[in-house]
Amino acid sequence: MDEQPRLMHSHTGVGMAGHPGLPQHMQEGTGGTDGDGRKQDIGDILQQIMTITDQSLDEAQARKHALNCHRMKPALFNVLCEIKEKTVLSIRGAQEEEPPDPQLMRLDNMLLAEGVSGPEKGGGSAAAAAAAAASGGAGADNSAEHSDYRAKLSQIRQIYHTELEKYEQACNEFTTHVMNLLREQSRTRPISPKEIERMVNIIHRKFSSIQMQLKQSTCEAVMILRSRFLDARRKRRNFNKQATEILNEYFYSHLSNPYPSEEAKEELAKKCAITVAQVSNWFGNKRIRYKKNIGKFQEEANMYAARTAVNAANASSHGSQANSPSTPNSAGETGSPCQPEPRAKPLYAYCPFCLHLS
DNA sequence: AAGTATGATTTCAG
DNA sequence: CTGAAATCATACTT
Repeated sequence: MDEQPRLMHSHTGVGMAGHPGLPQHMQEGTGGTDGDGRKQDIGDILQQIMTITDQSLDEAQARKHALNCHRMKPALFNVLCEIKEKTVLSIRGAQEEEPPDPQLMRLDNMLLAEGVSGPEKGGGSAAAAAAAAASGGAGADNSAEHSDYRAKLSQIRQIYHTELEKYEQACNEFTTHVMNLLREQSRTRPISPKEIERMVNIIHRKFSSIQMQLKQSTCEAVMILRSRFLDARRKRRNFNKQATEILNEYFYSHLSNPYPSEEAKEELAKKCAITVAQVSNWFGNKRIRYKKNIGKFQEEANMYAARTAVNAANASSHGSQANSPSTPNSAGETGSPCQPEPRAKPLYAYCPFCLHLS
């Protein structure tokens, strides 16, 4: 590694000394040794190589041709090969073996999971289904939004793919260009296939870092889209009046133990056309909010109590037993609150009706 | 527009 | 895992 500068320096040094005028070995062939003349020659060629980029294209082309035909060219080429051999050997130690970038893998996985980078359609079905399940099973009304979501997603996918293709094409073009350039140059200076390969690798890495940015921003876009369309909170709909009434009826008729069993939840869910999870949410919210401000709910409580009382009366007079879903250990506390009924999990230490009604 | 209601999510404890 | 409590984000009301 530290050899190269020295070599270059000495060459340029010789070149500088020998540059002015035409090949001097022609003129002073008798004076100096033959080695001197050869040095002159090599220096001359090197100098020409060094300055070739400063010249106009035509001039450079002509000069290049002249160089290639120069009688000393093979010798120079050999020398360069030797130097190369040394330096390449020293470089070889620092070869890359490219561990797969975890960040890139993460992005790839996500794009695949979201159906952006995977196979055409249906790729996102898993994610879509999960989202549908998460946002509540009553899917009749969100199908429109879903198609909207899918349209936007496929738009993103299309942009992603065209961009990706563009990058790929640019990368290939650039790679072949560089390879041609190197092959062309390999006539003048020694370039091993391995070096070309390495150069190609470098180019690919550069381009893949650009691709990574593309993937990153695509991921961001998908996330935004997701949160905009699929986040249930963003498209919250109140349950319909009937569902709320059913839930409230159950809640207030089981006020001392408003914890519907799994079966009761399922039944309620079916009746209200919502998911069991939504029933659980509703009861969770209801319990905490009721407890927080019982006074505020008093009117509602009275109303439902009266209603269920009427219902019960009707039911008994008709001899029918079709009632609201039952809970194992808390049935029939509707009419008379304050019954000291043993409860599995007493939430309220007192009966709200007794404390707040009168 | 501001305030309230409400369904969903998050965090935490048992 | 379930439920309490806090919080978020939207829907609805005034």
